[in-house]
Amino acid sequence: MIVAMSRYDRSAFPPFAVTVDLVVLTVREHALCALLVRRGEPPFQGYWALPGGFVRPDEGLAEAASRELAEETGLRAHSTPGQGSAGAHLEQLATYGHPQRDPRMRVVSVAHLALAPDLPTPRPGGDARSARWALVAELIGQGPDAGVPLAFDHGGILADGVERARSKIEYSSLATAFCPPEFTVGELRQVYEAVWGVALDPRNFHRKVTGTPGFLVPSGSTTTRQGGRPAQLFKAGGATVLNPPMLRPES
Amino acid sequence: MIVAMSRYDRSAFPPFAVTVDLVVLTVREHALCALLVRRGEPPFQGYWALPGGFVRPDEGLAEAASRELAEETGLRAHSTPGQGSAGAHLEQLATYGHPQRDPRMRVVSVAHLALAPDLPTPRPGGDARSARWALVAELIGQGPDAGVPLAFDHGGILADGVERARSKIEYSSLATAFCPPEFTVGELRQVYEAVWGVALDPRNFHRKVTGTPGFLVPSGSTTTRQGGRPAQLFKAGGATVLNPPMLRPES
DNA sequence: CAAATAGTGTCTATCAGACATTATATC
DNA sequence: GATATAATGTCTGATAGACACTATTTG
Repeated sequence: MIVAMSRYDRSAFPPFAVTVDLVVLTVREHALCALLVRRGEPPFQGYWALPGGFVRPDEGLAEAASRELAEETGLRAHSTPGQGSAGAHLEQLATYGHPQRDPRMRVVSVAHLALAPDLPTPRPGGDARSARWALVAELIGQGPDAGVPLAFDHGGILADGVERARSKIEYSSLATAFCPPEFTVGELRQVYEAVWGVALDPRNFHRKVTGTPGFLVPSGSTTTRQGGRPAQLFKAGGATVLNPPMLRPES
Repeated sequence: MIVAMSRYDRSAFPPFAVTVDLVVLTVREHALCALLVRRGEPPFQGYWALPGGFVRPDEGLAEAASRELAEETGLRAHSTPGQGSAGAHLEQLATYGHPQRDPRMRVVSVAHLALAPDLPTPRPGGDARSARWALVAELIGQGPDAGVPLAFDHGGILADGVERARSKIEYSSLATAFCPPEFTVGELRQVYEAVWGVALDPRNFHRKVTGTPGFLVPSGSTTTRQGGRPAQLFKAGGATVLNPPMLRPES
């Protein structure tokens, strides 16, 4: 307990390093993708890893995550789903602190989940390291080729982040965080289909999503960028929790 | 990023202290209660606080939380809802790391949520400090008397834990963690009513809860400890997610 | 024209909520 | 008997899912 601090010499504690790691998800070409960076140094040299870094002495956890996200992607983070023009949703995911998760020292990592619209270019960060969008389906043990494992415990962190995203778009309007500021119902449906990995009935989806109060707000204009009949454009409404929720099939 | 470590001298980082804090909830006399301990030293001397303590150099986060829970309550923790005879459900809640949340030094606290059945005695832990079960309704800003604020940022942590519990019993079988190993449908209903702070229809609740597959398993015996007609006793079933979920009224 | 997507309508099985009724204990 | 709680049944409105149909674009 904290009150027992006097029993310990403060400096007797070996220092814990505290980092933030980011699970950055986006939807590219009908598939859920995660941002990975390649490690240039040991340990796990040459492995792909989640972007992340140390928390600085004077910054909070969300602040550190937001800074890392901007360094890696150029995105500005916001915690409310809505019309950030080039913004991404950012929320804390979970904290990982197994004593041996980093062979160098005791590192406690506060993982965060970021949801972003498709980015024009997966530009590498300030460093000259390489970065890429990886297919989530190939990283999680879904496909036949489970792919190369990630560095540290990042594979498990990624899995937790994907599961969080999959469940949270059910009962919140978070799926709009994957969309550009204005989007069609069809584009929003493709987000759900990519994240859940299922096919949804376009007609029932349209009825459901336009009937949920506060989810979508018509922008007034239309587009034919998907082909076919012109589709109405929407912006994210103010609602954060969906009532009734979107239901994942066969759950 | 972690790969940038070589840019920093490891010892140049001021040490982060890492603690676990516990939101321990139970239902006593039809009311949701939280375990609090009184601080005997500055800062916040005399304030009530959440139980917690430092993470030791060789233990993981869940391990530290489990150890603290045992020290404070004597309960053994398990992460799966079910028939632990004197066990409590324990899960990670969130991590709090505002730079000034502890005036002494930089402390990052990994908060955990514990759900326990009503304990025979709210015995103080190994220390001689005083501990008590406090009414959640008086701690959260629900009643007219919002009560004395808690130490540090523990008021916010408690609120987050309560909200997690309230939402999680909707779609999981976690409410059984508040019950003894064998319980009646009426006792389980009182758990929902206490956590949500609403009245539920006993007949619809009975139909709903007994119709959800895997939620409850009849133990074969009955009891009259609630008075009236003998009630069937149940144990928690193997299901962890409820389908369909229990719905909180007017949500 | 065909083909694609957008949007609306209809039908049905299921379910949540309201509420009546019967069963079995204690006082 | 009165009263409490347990357990089952009935009715109704809402809705998820299946699927027919129309609308409007491009090729």
